[in-house]
Amino acid sequence: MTKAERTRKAILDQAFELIYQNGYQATSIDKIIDTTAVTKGAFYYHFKNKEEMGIAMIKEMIAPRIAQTLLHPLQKWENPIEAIYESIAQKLHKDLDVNVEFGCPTNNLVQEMGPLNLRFHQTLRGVLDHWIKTIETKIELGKAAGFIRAEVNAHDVAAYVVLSYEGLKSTGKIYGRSLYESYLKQLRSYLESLS
Amino acid sequence: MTKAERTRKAILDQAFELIYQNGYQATSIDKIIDTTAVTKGAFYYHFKNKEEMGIAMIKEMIAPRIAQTLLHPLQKWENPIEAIYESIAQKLHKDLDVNVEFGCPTNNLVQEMGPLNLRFHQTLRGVLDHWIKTIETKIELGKAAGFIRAEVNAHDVAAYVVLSYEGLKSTGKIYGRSLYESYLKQLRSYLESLS
DNA sequence: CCCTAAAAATACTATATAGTATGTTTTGAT
DNA sequence: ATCAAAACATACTATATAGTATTTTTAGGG
Repeated sequence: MTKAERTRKAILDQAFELIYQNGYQATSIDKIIDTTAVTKGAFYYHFKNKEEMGIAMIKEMIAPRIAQTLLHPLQKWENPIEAIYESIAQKLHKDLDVNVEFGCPTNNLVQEMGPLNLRFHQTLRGVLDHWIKTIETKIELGKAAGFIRAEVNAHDVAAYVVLSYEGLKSTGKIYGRSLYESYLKQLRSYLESLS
Repeated sequence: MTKAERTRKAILDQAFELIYQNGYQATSIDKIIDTTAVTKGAFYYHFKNKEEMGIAMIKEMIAPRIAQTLLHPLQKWENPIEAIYESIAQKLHKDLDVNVEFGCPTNNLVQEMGPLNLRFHQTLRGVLDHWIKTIETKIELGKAAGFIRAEVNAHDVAAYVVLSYEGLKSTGKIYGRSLYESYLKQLRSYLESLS
C-alpha cells in the first residue's frame, strides 16, 4: 500500500468512527482531519467533496464489515434457522459493551441520510439488498432441504429479520444489553415457528 | 389559548415538522423562525435554548401523538393479539404515502440524539417505556383471559413488538410501502404463535 | 540526479449557526 | 388611563463549516 493509499484509508477510517458515533452531518471535515495527521489539501485531493467521501466510506468500510460479520458466517450452518440465529447472536455478542450505544453504522445512515440524499439512499439500499438477498437464498435452500416449511415466503422473512435487527440496534441505544437478550429470545422463537 | 401560547405552539409545530424531516441537529433555529411568523426574540423568550425546545417538543408533540395513535387504540380489542396487530396496522395504513420516507419521529431522535445527549436519552426512554409498559399490561391481561399462553414473557414480547416497529419505520425509509406489507404479515404470524 | 506529476500543506472565503444585548410593543390588572 | 411585566423585534457576536486558491513538498521513472 502506497503512502497515498494509506492517507486515503486513514481518512476513511476516521470518518467511519466519527460518523458512526456522531452522524454524517454532525461530522465536519475539519474534525476528521484534525484528529488525523491529514490536512485539508490531502482530503480534497482524495475526495471531490464530503458527499463523495461519505459514499466511498459506505462502499469501502461499511459494506465489507457487513459481509464479514453477518453474511459470511451464514454459511457455517446448513439449517437456515441456526444460520440466521447464530450469525446474529454472535455478532451481537461481539458488539456488547463496545457498540451498543452507537447502534448500527448502516442503519444510522439509512435513518439520517436516506430521506435527504439520493446517492446515500441508493448506496445504502444496495447494502441492505445484498444482506436480504443472502438470507433469502439461505431460506430457499433450507426449504429444499426440509428445514423450513414450504409455504414460508423467503423474502418476507428475510426482510423481517433484517428489519428487526435494525430495530434492535436502534432501540438498543436506549435500552442497552438487556434488550439484546430479550430480542434474541424472540428471534429464536420466531425463527422456530418457520420449521 | 392566549397569543403567547399560540406563538409557543407555532414554534413547536414547525420544529416538529422540520426535525422530523431533517433531524434535530440539521434543523436550525433560523430555519424554524424563518418559516414561521416568529422572531428570534420570541423564540428565546419561550425557550432557554435549542435543547430545551427539543425536549419540550418531545414531551408536548411526540409523546401525545404516540398516545393517541398507538396506545389508546390498543383498548379497542380485548384480545392482545388483535389489539397489537390492529393498532399497528391502522397506524401504518394512515402513514402510507405521507410519512413513509421520514420514518418515526421518536425513533429518528432516539437514533440521532440517544448517544449524544443525556436529556434526550432520558426523555425518549420515558416515551418508549410508556409504550412498552402499555403493551406489556395488555399481554398480561390477555394471559389471564386465556388469549395468550401462560409461559409467554410479556415484557420481552412487548419490547420486541416496539423494536420491530421501529425497525420497520427505519428500514422503511429505503424500501417504502412494500416493506410495510411484508412486515405486517410477519407480525401477525409472530403474534399468533403466542396463543 | 532531475524533472514532472502526484500528493499534500496553508491560507483564505462565504455562509450558516446558536446565542446575546438591547430595544420596542402588547397585555392585563389596578 | 397607567404602568409594570410579559411578549416580541432587531441587530449583533463569535464560532464553525464546506469548499477554493495557491503554494510547497514528495515520489518515482528517465
